[in-house]
Amino acid sequence: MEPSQLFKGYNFLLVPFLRTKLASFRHNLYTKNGATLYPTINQFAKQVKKFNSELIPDYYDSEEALHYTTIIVVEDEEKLTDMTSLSSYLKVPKSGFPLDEYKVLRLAWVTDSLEEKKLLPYSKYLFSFPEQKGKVKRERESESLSDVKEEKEPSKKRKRKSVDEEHSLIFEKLASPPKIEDIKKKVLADSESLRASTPESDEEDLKNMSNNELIIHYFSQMAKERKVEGLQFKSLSYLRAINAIKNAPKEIECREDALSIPKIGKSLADHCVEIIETRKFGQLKRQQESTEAHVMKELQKIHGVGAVISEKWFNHYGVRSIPDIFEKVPESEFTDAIKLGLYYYYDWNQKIPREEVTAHSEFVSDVGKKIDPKFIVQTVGSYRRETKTCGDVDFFIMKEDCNDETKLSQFLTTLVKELFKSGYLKCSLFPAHDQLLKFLTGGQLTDKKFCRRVDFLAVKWKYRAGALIYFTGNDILNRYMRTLANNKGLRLNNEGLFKPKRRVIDEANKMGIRLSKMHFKEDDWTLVEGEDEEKIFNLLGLRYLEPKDRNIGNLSEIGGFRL
DNA sequence: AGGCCAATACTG
DNA sequence: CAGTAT
DNA sequence: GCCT
Repeated sequence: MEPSQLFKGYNFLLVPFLRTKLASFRHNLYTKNGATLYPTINQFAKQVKKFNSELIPDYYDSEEALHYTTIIVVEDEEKLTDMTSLSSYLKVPKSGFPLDEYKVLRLAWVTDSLEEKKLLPYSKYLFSFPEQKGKVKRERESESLSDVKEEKEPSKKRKRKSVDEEHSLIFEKLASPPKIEDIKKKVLADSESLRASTPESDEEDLKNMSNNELIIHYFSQMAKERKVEGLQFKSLSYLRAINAIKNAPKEIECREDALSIPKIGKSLADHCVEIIETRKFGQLKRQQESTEAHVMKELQKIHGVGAVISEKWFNHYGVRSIPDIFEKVPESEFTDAIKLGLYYYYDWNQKIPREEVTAHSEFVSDVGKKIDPKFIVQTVGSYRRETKTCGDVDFFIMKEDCNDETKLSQFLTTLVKELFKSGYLKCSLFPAHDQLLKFLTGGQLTDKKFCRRVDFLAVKWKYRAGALIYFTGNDILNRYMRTLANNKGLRLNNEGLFKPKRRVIDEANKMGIRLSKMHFKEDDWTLVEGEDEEKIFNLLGLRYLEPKDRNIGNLSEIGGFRL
């Protein structure tokens, strides 16, 4: 195995420190992968004192770093019966040593990590002393040296949860949703105010609209209706028609005019005629007035509830309002995300004033600076597009020249932890993982009324532009740019712009399929550009768009380019 | 008949 | 895998 | 719902 430096910066306290041939072989392997081994506390402490700075990654304060990267590895589990035996193997000095502040892991953590070529979460490998009372006997109790190699139950189910216990405690708290009773109470209290502030359109100036304007007006509403129904491609057709009408040379006066416009077929042409002649759109009105559409729209405002679930709740359980949910839908239908979506139903459906997002940014980036000023915390999303209000707050985390996922993830982990401790973070929409690069949460400033949706994303330096484009949006621009890339035989994703390698082109040809249909495998594609937004735009044949110019409503607003 | 305004992550 | 999210 |  080549030295991966997987354990760089890690200190292993080995108990007992075996000196068999096999053990020496393993020790050698660990060292080659960057770990530093210690048989006793004495040597460890001495070394720590001497090389303090080197042992500590720069993104942690010293104590934390030590606790995170120093682990006690149990080499022979049968020799360890209790804390006393552990201390004696490590020759804990009379002055004492806070052994319990370090994780005690089974040897399997090291071997599994090596095998998977990544640092696995500690949680699955925590060693516990055999309970004298035989009370909490864990299934994988006495695992001795001979069998560390085979069976990998944890590696199958691995990938969960994070690192050190304090963190997992925090994350556990963050991730556990409120109790149904509390959700219900808050929703019922909030539902009044939300209903009160439901704005509706002013039907009066419809008369002053030209034919085309009126058609666009109705079609865009219809697009929304179809989308709520889960008919995303019908919805798409309306949007495309709108785009085509905007580019049409003249007013639509009759059916033929309409049919002459691309993207308008028989059905939409009929709608046009109706709208021109009656100034109304019956199908839209019926749709909008149906309770089903109304209820489905309300339900889909719950984070975690989309077209399918809302339809089920409406038809199968007969839900007709938000409070209805608690009466009719069995609790088993609520995922943790939905519970949070319900709890924060009111909060999360409020627009966030730009000034408040600024305040969030300052708060979070201050906390980040205290952890390590070299990390950049940038606010992206609609805020970067300079919109007056935002739906959520998106934070981007990176560090100059840093492409090390572990470092990024450790920074993000610390950041999240601090933000939680400060009371800012209220919840998370999924549990934290070992490599925490993305985190979706709710955050609230102490002087503000609402909890907001807050997202964190840590990105490698070399992919920052690709990621930045993606998370700056808007979504329409993203999809447009990706289509553009596909049409050029390229591929745009959240890392950057890629071109296919020779053999992928050949393979696609052989199979007679389009390149864009080829499954994306890192090895098959070469990164063309991931660091410079402008270059990505230009490579796609677009002029660079300032973030504020990326609030496009449809494709026609991108100057001078058409598919 | 089947793609289209994408590509990818996470839950259950 | 389907559903929802980004 | 349009287009190929």
